[in-house]
Amino acid sequence: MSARLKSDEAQKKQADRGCFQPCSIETGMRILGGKWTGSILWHLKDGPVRFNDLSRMIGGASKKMITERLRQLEAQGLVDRKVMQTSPVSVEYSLTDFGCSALGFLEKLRQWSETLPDQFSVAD
Amino acid sequence: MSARLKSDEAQKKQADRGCFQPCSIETGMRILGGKWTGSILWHLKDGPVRFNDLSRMIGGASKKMITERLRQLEAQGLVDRKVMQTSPVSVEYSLTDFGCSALGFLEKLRQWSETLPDQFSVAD
DNA sequence: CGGGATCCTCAAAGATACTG
DNA sequence: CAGTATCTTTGAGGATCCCG
Repeated sequence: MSARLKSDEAQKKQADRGCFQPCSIETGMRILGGKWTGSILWHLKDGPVRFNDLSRMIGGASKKMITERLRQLEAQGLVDRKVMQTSPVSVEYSLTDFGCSALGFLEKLRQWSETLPDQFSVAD
Repeated sequence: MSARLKSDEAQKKQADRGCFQPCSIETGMRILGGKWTGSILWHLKDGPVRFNDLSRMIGGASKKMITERLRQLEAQGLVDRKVMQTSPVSVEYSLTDFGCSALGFLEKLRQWSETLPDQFSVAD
């Protein structure tokens, strides 16, 4: 993977768009900012996980949400989906290299969250 | 306010799911996961910024959203608000120590976002 | 300048039921 | 087991006007 510098054209486009480059933070949050997105990726960090296991790990999310986020992450290349032709079928989800590249960020988030006073985990 | 009441059944189910401790990722995202939250904090990292300057830095966000997030972050102790009695008044926002503690996470997010192919910054 | 007050929209999320 | 298919809700976010 080559280091990618922003082309002059890209910079110009951004400037044209209004000088406000949507900062990297915004871009990143658009991808990882879903309510369950981070949790899903995080629970895949130790290797492939099957759908229902994942669903159980993330207690608050409906299967529908798990599926939707998973599909999006797959389309974006962060997650790999592997169908095992057992009976009944089992499906394993795992992180791609790209997906793994987001783990550093998630680890930082986890660390930060651990320092939070209890009030935050309850309500705010 | 018509069918506002959740059925007992539904509440029970929710409670049941609540037994799964929401992982740290979820907690963190609830606080920092707003569409503009990260951007706001990030733009405060180099020192106090006045409201309208902040508003200008974050091109896509309405003043209402800036205000709302700022108020929330203030209530949560991440941001400090200082009113200068000039005329007309000017208001400076800055990060508290607690707010600064989130910068590591934001920096990781920024780094990760920089590695993204262009398609992500345009649309996805 | 730094907001507040209103009204509105729409995508994300949730509930529920069903299926190959 | 691993999802679909619908329907409903909600609330974050946006648009607009106003104010001291």
